[in-house]
Parts: sequence; C-alpha cells; structure tokens
Amino acid sequence: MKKSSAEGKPERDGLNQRFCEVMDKKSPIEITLTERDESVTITQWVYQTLRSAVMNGQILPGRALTIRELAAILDVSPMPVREALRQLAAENALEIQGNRRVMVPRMTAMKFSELCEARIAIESHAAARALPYIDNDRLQQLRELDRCIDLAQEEGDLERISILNQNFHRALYTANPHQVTLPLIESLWLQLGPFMRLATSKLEEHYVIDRHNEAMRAIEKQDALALQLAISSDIREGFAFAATPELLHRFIEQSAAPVS
Amino acid sequence: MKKSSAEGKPERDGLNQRFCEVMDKKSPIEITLTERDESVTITQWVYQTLRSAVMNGQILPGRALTIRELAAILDVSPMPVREALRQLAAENALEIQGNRRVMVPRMTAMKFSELCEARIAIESHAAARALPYIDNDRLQQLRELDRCIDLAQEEGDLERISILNQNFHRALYTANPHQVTLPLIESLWLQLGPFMRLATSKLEEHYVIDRHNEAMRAIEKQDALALQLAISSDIREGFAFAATPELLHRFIEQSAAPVS
DNA sequence: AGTTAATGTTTGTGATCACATTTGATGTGT
DNA sequence: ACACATCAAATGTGATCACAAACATTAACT
Repeated sequence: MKKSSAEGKPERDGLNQRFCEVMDKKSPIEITLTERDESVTITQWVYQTLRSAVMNGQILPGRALTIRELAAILDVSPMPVREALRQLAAENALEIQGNRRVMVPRMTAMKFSELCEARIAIESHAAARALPYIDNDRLQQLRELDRCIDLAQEEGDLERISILNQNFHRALYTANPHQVTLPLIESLWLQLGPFMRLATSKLEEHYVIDRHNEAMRAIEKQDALALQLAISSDIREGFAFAATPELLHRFIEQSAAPVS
Repeated sequence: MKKSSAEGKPERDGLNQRFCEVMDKKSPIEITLTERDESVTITQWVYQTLRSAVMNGQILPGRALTIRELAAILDVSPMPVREALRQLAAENALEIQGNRRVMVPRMTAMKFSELCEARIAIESHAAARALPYIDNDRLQQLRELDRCIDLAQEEGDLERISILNQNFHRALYTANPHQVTLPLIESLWLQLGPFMRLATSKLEEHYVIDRHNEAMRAIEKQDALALQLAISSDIREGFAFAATPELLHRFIEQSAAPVS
C-alpha cells in the first residue's frame, strides 16, 4: 500500500502520543503525533495534526514549511500534506507568500490587538445570538464545563484549561442552531494560536473574577447585554497580560523569527 | 515576477467571456469561463472561477459537485479542481458532506438572517477600526467609488453595482493596515452568494437613502458611531427586500433543490 | 409488486512521476 | 574582498495511475 521502505521502521505501538523532531538546515520543527484513526482520511489526520501544532505554537512563525519535509516528519506521502496546508492557509492559520512558500504568519503587537478586538466583537455577537436558544440541557452542559474549568484551574493543568475554555465558548455559541460565525471565530483562535495558551498560563496567576459564572447568571436572566459584557470581559481579561505593551512585546518577540 | 496570490484583486471579466454548459444526468451546470492568465497557477484560476460561479449563484445549492465533472467543464486536470474545492470548502463557500461529496450549501431563512446579522456586527466593527487610518487618499478613493456606484445605478448595471459596492466596503475596511477581519467578511459575502446580487437588483427599485454618502460624512467627522450606523443601515437596507418573509422565502425556495 | 441482494460504474483519496521555478552554494571577475 | 554570474539541489505545481468506498442499476426472491 503506502509502505515503500523496506527498513524495519520503529513500530507504532500502543503509545498514544510521541514527539517527532527533525533538525533541518534551518530550525528544528517539533510536532506532536497522535495515533491515526483508520476511519479518518490521511488528509484529515494531517490537517488536525498540523492545526494542533499551529495552535500550540509548536511551529515558530516565519519558519518555511515545505510539503516534502512535513510529509517525511508525518510519515505520509506529500499529497495529504499539500491539501492540509492549503486548507489551513484558507483558514488564515498559515500564510502563503508570493514565493509560494508556506509559513506560520508572524505576530505583531497591532495585529494581536486587532485579533483580540475582533474576537470580542464577533464572540459577543455570537453569544447574544445564541442566548434565546439556550435550553436547560445546554445550561447544564455549560455549568459542567465551568465546574471542570475550576477544577483544572486548581490543579494548574494549563493544557486542560485551554481546551475546556474553548469548549465552553463553543458550547455557548453552538446553542444557536443556525450558527454561522463559529468557523470565523475558530479562525481567529487559530491565528491567536500560541498566545491563547500564554493567556491561560497568565490567567492562573491573576485569577480574576470568574467571568464564566457571570455569563451563566446573564443567561439565566436572559440578559443579552450582561452576557455580552461577560464574554467581552472574559476575552479581554484573558489577554490582560498583554495590556502591558512591554509584556506583549516580549511574547511577540519571543515567537518572532529573526528578520531575514 | 512576484505575484500577490492572496490578494483577490477585482479582475475585469468583461472581455473574453464565454459560457460552458454541461447537461449531466442531474441538473445542468453553467459556469462563466474567463481567459486564464499565464502568470497565474491553474489552481488559482480554477479557484477564482468557481468562486465567481458560487458568488453569482450559477451553481444551484444542493447540486453535487464532482471533481472530474468540473475538471471536464473547465478543461483542466482533476488536481487543480481538487485543491480549489478544498480551499472553497475551508472558506465555507462549499460544504463537504459526510459522503465526501461537495455542494453549495442550501440556504434557509434563519441562516440568511444570521448571515446578515453577522455581516452587520463584523463589518461595522471593521469600519470603526479602520476609521482612524483613513487618510485623504483613501477618502478620495472612497468618493470616487461612491460616484461610480451612483453612475452605475443610473445605468442600471447590476453587475457593476454589485462589484463596486464590494469594492467600496473593501476599500473602507482595508484602510486599517492591521486588518484581520476582511477574510472573515469575504467568507460571509461568499455564503450570501447570489443573494447579494438579488439585493442590488432590488435596491434599484427602492433607491433608498445613499448610506455611502452618510458613511463618508461620518468619516470626515471621525464619528465612529455614525459610521457604524451608516454601514449597518447600508447592509440592512441592502437586504430590506428580505424583510418580508414572503419575498425572502420565495428567493430561498427558488434556489433550494428539491428535498431528496 | 415491493424489498433485498448482487453487480458494474462512478468518485474521492492517495501515490508517484515530470517539469518549471526557486533557492542556495559555488565559482569567477573586477 | 565583494558583487555578480553560474550551476546543482530543492520545491511547488500539475498530470496520471491505482484502489477502496459509495452510488446507481439490475436481478432475484418472498
């Protein structure tokens, strides 16, 4: 089938997750590999893998991504990589330069600010639009997620906090059965990428008011304005660490490749 | 030498233009073909062609699009079609079902409403964010576009009105050099697709207040709220014809494939 | 006659090959 | 020593082929 190398390559045993690192001429690229479910296409698996890598900031901005290199890392043929890259580029997770080279877009302070404000504008809108559709089941689901987040916050499990926080927002917006903005919101999440993780890590320090509880009270009262305010505050305070231009600059510089 | 591929520059597709119609077992599919510039990759040309076809409502929703069929129509190999389809699907212009079949998503009254409200929320935000960056050049450019729209409106050139209207909005939002919402906005435009054209056609009948002029006065005064109001009104009144559930329903039914 | 099983066709997915363009290194000239 | 021309390796694009799953049609059976 797709196996062409006669070499006894290291078998993928029950280990659910491992790391693959390749030292290229440029900078090393490290991607978390997960077991591929046979029921999903290779392209989808590659897409999800690369998406996670971008979201987790495992690929540093400015680094040129080549199809063949990624194919070698993921141990697949170039074809699925090609399609996954194009899809991610269409979602603004990756950027195709004039050279037809693909890379993670570099972050700037202004762009970061714009992304945050866009998140606030769109997500508060999505929340208000979802409000009338929230039934008891959904409310209970949101409460459960909020509880889990609190739990994860006590344990300091940043990975879990980040994912659960996304799930909370997603569960809120998808209450609207005619939802059309979630793909746009997810695109913004992707572009904010590793900074969302930084946000959650800093959130633990400050441990501000639980805006999720505030949001739920607004939902119970069917108060759209209060809900929008809660969501806006949640997002804004999530990135409060970046309010200090100094800190923001440091994070951005950290992820910025040297100007070539 | 260097081509900005990501830029969707408005191409004058009025020159050599012919139609290609294919009668399949199902429903006929008719796509406007334009001359392919040699400096553009085939994939990009296919992408733009299919994108225009979707935007103009030349492909009726629910119709299954197959790679080989489109490849035959466009007289290219299946490969560029495959990539273009995936890209359009990532932009929510097309929808991939579980069957791995691709089609133009069907429109519903509620979805239409959600798309309009999303447009208003995001575009008024983008307008406000662009306001501080609008200089004299940009203002003059907007005035010129507004003038052209008025001209086209007198001539009743719907095609031209639609394109110029998009250009006006684009020119406004892109004044912000750190713009991040334009791709999201264009995704919404794509999803509204043929209805934007219907909107302009109906607009001619009513010929409401020129909201573009109102927007420009707001810009001159640097009045963000007034600008947001003008943009919101422009969008809402553009789809005012759909305010009547009866009319909206007729348009949607018109483009809805029979339930299979 | 209506439902189900079997079969031939179509379609998406993935792999491999060919080629033009770009990249990066090497060598040359002033 | 530095700028420029030259050349080889690498890369994206596009085409073609192979195959399994899905589809549509036909045949068989209750």
